[in-house]
Amino acid sequence: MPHDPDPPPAKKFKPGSVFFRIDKNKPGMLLPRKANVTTPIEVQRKQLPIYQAKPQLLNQLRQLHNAVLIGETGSGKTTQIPQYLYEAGIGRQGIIAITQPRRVAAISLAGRVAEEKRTQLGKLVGYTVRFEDVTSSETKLKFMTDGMLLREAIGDPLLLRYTVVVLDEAHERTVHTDVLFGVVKTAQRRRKELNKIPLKVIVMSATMDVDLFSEYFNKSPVLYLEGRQHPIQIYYTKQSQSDYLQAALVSIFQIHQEAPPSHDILVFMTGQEEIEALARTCRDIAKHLPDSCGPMVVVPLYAALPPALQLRVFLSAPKGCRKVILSTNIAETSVTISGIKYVIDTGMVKAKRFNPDSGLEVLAVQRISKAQAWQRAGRAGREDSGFCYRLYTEQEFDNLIPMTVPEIQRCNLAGVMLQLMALGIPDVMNFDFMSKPSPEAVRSAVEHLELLGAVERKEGQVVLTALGKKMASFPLEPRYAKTILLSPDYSCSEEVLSIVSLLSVDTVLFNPPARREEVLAARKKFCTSEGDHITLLNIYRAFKKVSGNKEWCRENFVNSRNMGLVKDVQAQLREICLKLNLKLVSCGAETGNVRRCLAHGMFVNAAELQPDGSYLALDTHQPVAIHPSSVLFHGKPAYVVFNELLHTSRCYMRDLCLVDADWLLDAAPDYFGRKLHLTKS
DNA sequence: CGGCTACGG
Repeated sequence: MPHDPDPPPAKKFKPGSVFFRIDKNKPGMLLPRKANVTTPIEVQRKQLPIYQAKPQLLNQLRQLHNAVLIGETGSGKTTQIPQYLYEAGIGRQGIIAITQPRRVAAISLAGRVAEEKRTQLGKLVGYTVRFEDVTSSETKLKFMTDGMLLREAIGDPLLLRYTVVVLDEAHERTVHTDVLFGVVKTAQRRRKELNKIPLKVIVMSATMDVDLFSEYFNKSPVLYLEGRQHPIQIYYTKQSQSDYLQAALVSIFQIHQEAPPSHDILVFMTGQEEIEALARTCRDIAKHLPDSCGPMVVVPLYAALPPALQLRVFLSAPKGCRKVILSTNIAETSVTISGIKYVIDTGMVKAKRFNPDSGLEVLAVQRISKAQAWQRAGRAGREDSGFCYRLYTEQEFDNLIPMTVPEIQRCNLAGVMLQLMALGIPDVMNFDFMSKPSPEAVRSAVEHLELLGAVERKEGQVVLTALGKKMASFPLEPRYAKTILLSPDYSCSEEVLSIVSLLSVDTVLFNPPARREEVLAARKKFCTSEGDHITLLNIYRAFKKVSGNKEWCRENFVNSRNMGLVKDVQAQLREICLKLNLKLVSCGAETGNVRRCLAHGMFVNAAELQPDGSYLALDTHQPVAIHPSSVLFHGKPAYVVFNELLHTSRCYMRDLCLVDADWLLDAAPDYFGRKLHLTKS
């Protein structure tokens, strides 16, 4: 049994400030009032904090073309503002769009507002997300993912169907929201120039740091709404912790011993493995505690967890039993759990970084930002006052960066640049981003697109090629789109469509660690030395052969739900292929064609075996290794292309495909000839 | 030789 030699852990903490989410000193704040869920909808609507501000809000929003709205979740801004606008006749000539970063949010908000308007979903109020369009010609209030509005913009850059665009959760700064900022700003300006119906843009944020938003949208006024956040007592460690996992463990049991059992604990950690390991340790220790302590249920939470297990975080623990949730940052925004009294914040997160020199994204454990720390703390105060234990010192907190670096500055921009060009933006290199990505990142993305043949340079300008235009019509990363467009040349478009679809969803494979041997045995019959892509293809073919039989899926550790999504994606991609008059053919057993095609589409992600048995990425010459999840993990292929690099303990290549050196040279003779010392095998 | 933040089209 693991055991803790340290002194009582609470002694290691010192109290920090009491944290209120919203600054009470700001002028124009509204006072919160308790909601009552048993009251009728009309009354509930009037009890929302925002209701008191309705006349002033409407007065302002009627006149303004741009506004920034700050309001805590619970202020009612997302459900009420669109209704207020509609009821007041603002933007009646068109549709009011409300964008969300996540599908579930778009869907559930639309449901809620339809209920409040007492109408059937899809009539006056509707939603649009990928694979689901619940709108009609009557729809005036349209909830949608920001990615969906972006795709619509490709066909209609001026967004002429819309009179108002509400960009919600803007503080999250997803890539899609950030691109949309520029798209709506451009549309707004162009519509004015062309004397079209004006476009009103409302930016909504849950955090106070909105100067950037306001500045970017023509110094638009900022309106504040009070939410229903309760005070949270913050604690910091007295000393810096070298081992945050140990510190988390100690803190969990400290709280467990002292707090009433009905008080649930939410611990923020970085990843699946770490979470599962700590869960085991906690369960072990809990078993051996004195009876005075009471039992504990430990619930892991991360995106890769099967949905049925994810739901366990919402079940309340049996009476007298404490619930401890060990979660990734999924619980920061995507999953909201009630009853959390204590948050333990390790201060760490696994997140993407981008190296513009190599054009490669890297996933690494790193410190969170202050904004993230507040977001995490806030999860303890949703129904009542709470506590947040930060496993770092106050000084360490002070040294955190204030804001999370927007995703647009942390990712490969190839897809974004392609999309902007498809939107007809004239000078993408100097696009008006709210937070500009580095010039290197932009240049790297454009070079990437040039290599793929999606863009070319004409008179100093970067322009879209015919191929690039086709590529942009796929909801895919450019290299996947390119691979699909190449596939008829290798008579394997059916196979490539399947593979790209398989790679577009979260993994279709279950890997329960406890049943490792069984998993390996079941999977063996699909594995091939050709690599992970063909292995996935084999699994998909087998899946189709049994018509998606559930029992077969269970026996083979295949996630039937995600397989269903694969079929949806494939259907969507096939539709686009048909529109582009692409020949859909199968190569049958000739899977070498598929690998050839992948080599041509993915040559930028190639690696070469070195004499010492290690691998070097061909474009950057950085050392890389085969990820243990790959079917090629125990092999030593001379050349591979891979889907992505994952920098954890080492720089791992994930999803590998065996290729010939000749194919790579064929795909990009100049590129490899100029930059690399590819030795023919 | 050994392991997979979170979203989205």
